[in-house]
Amino acid sequence: MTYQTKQKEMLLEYLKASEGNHLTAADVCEYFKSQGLPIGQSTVYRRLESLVSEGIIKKYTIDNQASACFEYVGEHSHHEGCCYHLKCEKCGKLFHLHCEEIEALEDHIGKEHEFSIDPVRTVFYGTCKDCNKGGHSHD
Amino acid sequence: MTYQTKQKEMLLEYLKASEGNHLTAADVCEYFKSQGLPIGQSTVYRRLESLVSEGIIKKYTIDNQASACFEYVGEHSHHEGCCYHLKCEKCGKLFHLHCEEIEALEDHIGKEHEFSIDPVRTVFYGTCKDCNKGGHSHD
DNA sequence: CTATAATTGGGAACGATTCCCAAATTGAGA
DNA sequence: TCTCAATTTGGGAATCGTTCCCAATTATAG
Repeated sequence: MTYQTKQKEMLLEYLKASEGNHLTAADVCEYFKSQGLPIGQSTVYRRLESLVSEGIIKKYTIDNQASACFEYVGEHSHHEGCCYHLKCEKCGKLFHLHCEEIEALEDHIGKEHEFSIDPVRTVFYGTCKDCNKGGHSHD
Repeated sequence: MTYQTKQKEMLLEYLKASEGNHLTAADVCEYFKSQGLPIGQSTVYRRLESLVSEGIIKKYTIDNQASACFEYVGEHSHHEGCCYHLKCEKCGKLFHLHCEEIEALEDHIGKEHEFSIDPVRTVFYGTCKDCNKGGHSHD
């Protein structure tokens, strides 16, 4: 049996409100602490992990980043090609990309090369618009 | 100025000989220790990291595995329609993919989404042919 | 309200990686 | 060849993210 607690509730609410962002466990802890409503880190990790296995949030690890990121996907995650990630190697920013052409490619690779791509895990590395302009870089 | 040392030499030689495998820093340390030619772990991490930035090896983080994997790719990367990499999350194998459609996508993302992809760094994660067959569920 | 099963949270434990710095090694020049 | 400064090494401590342990707390049923 599962009990409903305010920690569970607050956490889910926060994640839902942060839809579109990628948060680390530390971000989550920090947020609640800053609100004066700290949630123990054990609890944060535990809840995050179970939400992942319930399919409510996604967990992914971006290369050369130490900690895992979590992202709310909710219950509407049934239509494929959720979204890909673009990571700028210069400024370090992470972008979300919804693009039919990638989905077509995913299909092509699945059929012609017999490899099923995992969109959540795959990250395209490169250089973003701003950094391409010969702009400055920051981390 | 850089000095040539036998640690650098042995390490590169070993990595080159292991082309196609994915090795963790611990694997590398263990290998040299087992050969009676131990290399300090600080050195292993340091060398590995610089070889990555020279583009001679690649660094990956597989699935929910704690430690990073390294793999020799050599010096052939920077020119011509170089190949992309597909990494199977189940068996860990790395596949090379020569595919015009990806190049077209690269072009599309460059033009339409204003992001220039770096083919050398980008890795598609997913499930390979073999693991798909023998494997289990699927959504 | 009570009993008890689930949940929480602090801190210790852990594994991977980075940092620090003294000792060893390299390579250039005398 | 020998000397010396700059570079590299390696052992161990420190750090970081995450998991584990377990006593205290909380949620729900009766």
